Parts: sequence; C-alpha cells; structure tokens
Amino acid sequence: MTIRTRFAPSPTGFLHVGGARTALFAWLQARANQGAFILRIEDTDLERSTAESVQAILDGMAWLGLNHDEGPIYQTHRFDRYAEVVQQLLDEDKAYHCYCPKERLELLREQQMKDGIKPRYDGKCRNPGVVPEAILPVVRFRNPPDGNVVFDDLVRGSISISNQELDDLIIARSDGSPTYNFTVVVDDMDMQVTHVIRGDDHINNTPRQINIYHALGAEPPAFGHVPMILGQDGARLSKRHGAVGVMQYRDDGYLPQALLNYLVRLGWSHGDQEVFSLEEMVKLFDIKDVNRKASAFNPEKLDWLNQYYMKTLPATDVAAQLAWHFTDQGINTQEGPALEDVVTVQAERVKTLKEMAAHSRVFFETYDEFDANAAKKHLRPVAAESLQAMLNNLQSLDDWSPDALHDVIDTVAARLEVGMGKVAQPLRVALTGTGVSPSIDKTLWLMGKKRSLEGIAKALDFIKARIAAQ
RNA sequence: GCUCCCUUCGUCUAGCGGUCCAGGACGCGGCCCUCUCAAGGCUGAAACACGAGUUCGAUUCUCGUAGGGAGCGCCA
Repeated sequence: MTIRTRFAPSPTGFLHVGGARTALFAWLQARANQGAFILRIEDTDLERSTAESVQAILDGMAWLGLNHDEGPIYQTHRFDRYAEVVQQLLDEDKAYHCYCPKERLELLREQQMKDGIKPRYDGKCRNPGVVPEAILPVVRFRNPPDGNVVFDDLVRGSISISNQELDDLIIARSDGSPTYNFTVVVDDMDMQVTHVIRGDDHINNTPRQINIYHALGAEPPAFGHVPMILGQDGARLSKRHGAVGVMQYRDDGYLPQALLNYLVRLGWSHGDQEVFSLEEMVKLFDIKDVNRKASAFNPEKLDWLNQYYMKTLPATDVAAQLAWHFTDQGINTQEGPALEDVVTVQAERVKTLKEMAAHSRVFFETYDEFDANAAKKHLRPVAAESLQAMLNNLQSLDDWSPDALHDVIDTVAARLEVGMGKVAQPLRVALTGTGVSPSIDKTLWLMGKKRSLEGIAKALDFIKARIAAQ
C-alpha cells in the first residue's frame, strides 16, 4: 500500500514553527516511504480564513522545501461533496436533524458543568418528534451510545476512550456548511490518506472521527499525534503566544536547512545524532521514533545549527541566501568582494545571515569615522610607524591574496620587532574603523587593495592630527 | 468539573530489566590556541518528579500521588 500523508492547515495566519514541524513530520513520513504528500487547506471557517494566510502558508512551505505531490486542495471547493455525504448519513439514519436552540444548549452545558460531568449534547432530537417551524436545524452525527473506541497511535501507543464520553456532534451547521470533524474524515477518506499525522491537540477528536469512518463504511487511517512545541517559558507556542512565522526566521537570517534540522530534533531523534540534512532525515525518519513529550523551543540551539550550516554548506549556496539580506539592509554589493568569500570568512563569527550582512557592510561601504574608543586605544602615535610600513609594502603588492597579505604583515612585524598584535590592531581600526573584524589578513583581502590603502592613509592622517593637537 | 495525554541535566534528547554512581548536543564555567571578535581542542558543574509494588535486580514494567498539557463550540 502506498503511504499517503497530508498537512491540513487552516488559513487563519502564517505558518508558525509548530505547524511547520507537524508538516515536516508528515512530509518525512511520506518521503521516507516513497509515499505521497498532500497539502490541503482547511478553509471552511469563512469568517477567519484569508487569501493572505493561504499565500503565507504556501510561501512558508516553499521556503522550507516541503513540496507536495497533490494539492493544494481547498475544502471550500468541496462543499457539494460534503453535502452529499451528509445526505447519505441522513438517509441511512446515521445522522439526524437537531432543532435545539443554542440557548438550550448553553443552559445544558452550564448545568452539566455544575453537576461535575463532562458537558455534552443530551440527544434530545435523536428520536423524531415535532418539527419546530421557525428553527433551521443542524445535522448531528449519531454516535454509538456505548462501547469503547480504541486506536493504536503511531507515537503514543494504544489510546482508548468510552463512547459514553462522546456526544452526537454537529456535522453540518444550520446554514448547511459542514464542520471540521466531519470534513477531515470525508477528505482523508476521499484522498485515501493512510497516515494522519497532526498535533496532539487532536487526540480527543480522533475517537469521534473514527466513529464517522465506521458509519461511512471506511477503514480509518493510522493516526500519529505529535506533541506540541512550547515557548521558552514552557507555555504552549501558538499564533497568539510567542510563535513566529517561519518566514520571520528567513527575515532574521536563518537558513531553511538550520530551521528544518532544529525542528526535526525537537521530538524526534536518531541515537545521538544532531545534524541531519534533509536527505538524511528522509532516510532515517520513522514516526515511531517521535517523542511523546512536548518540547520547549530553544533559540540558542537554533543559532548553533544556523552557524553550523553557514560554515559547512557550500559557500555559494549560503551566499545566495545572504544576498537577500544585503538588499534588505540596503547594502549595494556590486563593488566589493565576492559574496562567497564573505561567507567563508564571516560564517564562523556570526549566528545569522542578517548579522553577517550587517558585519560585512564595511567591505562594501567606506565607514564615515573611526569608532572613538577603538581609535583612542589603537591609533596612537606609536602606531604610525607600522601603519606607514604596511602602506609602503602593500602599495607594491600585486598578489592580493590572504597568504601574501599574511606574509606582508609578518615581515613588517618582524622588521619592527613587535608582536602581531601591535601591527594588527591599528591596521584593523584603519581598515574598518572599529576594533573588531575577521583576522587581519582576511580583512585586508576582503577590503581590497584600493580601499585598504585609503583606510591606512586616513588612519595616518588621524594620528598626525592627534599629534598636532597635543 | 469531567475525559484523554505527558513527566531523564536549565533546554533538546539517548536509554527500550543488569552494559547507568545515566551517554550526547545546546547553553554555562575553566584551560589551551590567539592580531580583535569568533571558531576550534580539552575539561568541569548539571537530570531518572514522588510513593508503593513486580523482580534476584528498576531510569526502564504496573498502580497510585503530584505537577504539566490538551479537549469538552453551529473554530479548526
């Protein structure tokens, strides 16, 4: 049997990390078994669904690279089908019209809560009675009155609930529109979904959905309920609480590879392995290895993975993503070092691409003035000699490579009989205006000959002015 | 309130009755390296929620307790 999974978000906001991880697990379950992955948009809530949200979800999935084989299928396009199945259930007396006004239901709920029992519909309209004229009925599913629903959850094992806990849920509203628990079943059945992988907030819905499958004469799929993701404070992550959209991670400078790797390790493991490419995940993933416990989102570990991928992915791939951030920060990279070279030297000193772009601005734009503290500390009169020596030696250097540049610095330091630091720090300030940059040879290299010489000259002027002012 | 689910270092996790005075990773501390910042290497502190069973032996099995989460909608 071909494995078929689906991701079925409702378009009421962006794709957040919790949803993204659920999608990833469903996607992996399909890919790991040469199955099919279906994307379905559950937009039956006309009030809250928006086209922008649909687009945001599509964008998020595309950025992560979680491609689907079928869909996106919109539930709003399937209303005829749902109506047909509702009618079928009605005809077979597996569903019935309910005329109970909302007010009565309210009261019932309150009373039941007060009596310490689980609130549920009391079945007043189960048996046909007088049909009130002024009320548009809803359709309720006739849930089995007794027995247990038992299913073997792929991640949690056996779960059992008594039918007496379940009530006759509404499957069609008074305006005829179908409701969630019903449409999922019809869709998963029609789309021949074999493995339903979703958040564990759906565990309680599963038994009633299983009953609907049975009423429809269909075999229920296998269910795998993955745990929630918690915020750093341990509270559930949701659109309203701390969850940011996956596209926000793009904007913040994270690589999709890093986010995917981080997400997959939240709740899933393969021994002690921490780093997984998407290919490896596909090869090693098994829904049975997913944890039962909710896990807290830990930004530091994401940072670590992000840096890891910036360091280890081909520099050209990283550079392609980095370009977006330069543009985003208004940095023109036409004149200056190749972006791959920037990646190569900066990857080990920043956590995100956003930082990388910000810290690399100096390689593309001349700084305005020296950082006061750095200049005060390093652009002292004593530095003039080494800066002048560097200027002289650099002017005649044709091979502007890190190795050659390194030799020049060594030579100057040796001749002046000073340590590397005495030469490097003033030079660093001269080149970048600050006391912090990549190793000095790499900084020179990225800066390029012309701007390096300009910077040194500027620093020498600064020192002269300083001496004159004394 | 009722029902279902969950419980190993701060965090993510390994563990599937003896191999565990519990292993890895992030983070944190120390040392080394060092031209700044990093990166890297070595190293340290840090956990089986609690209580009963079962067993020769429980982190691992069972049951309670406590704590946490979810659901109980004409939302999905």
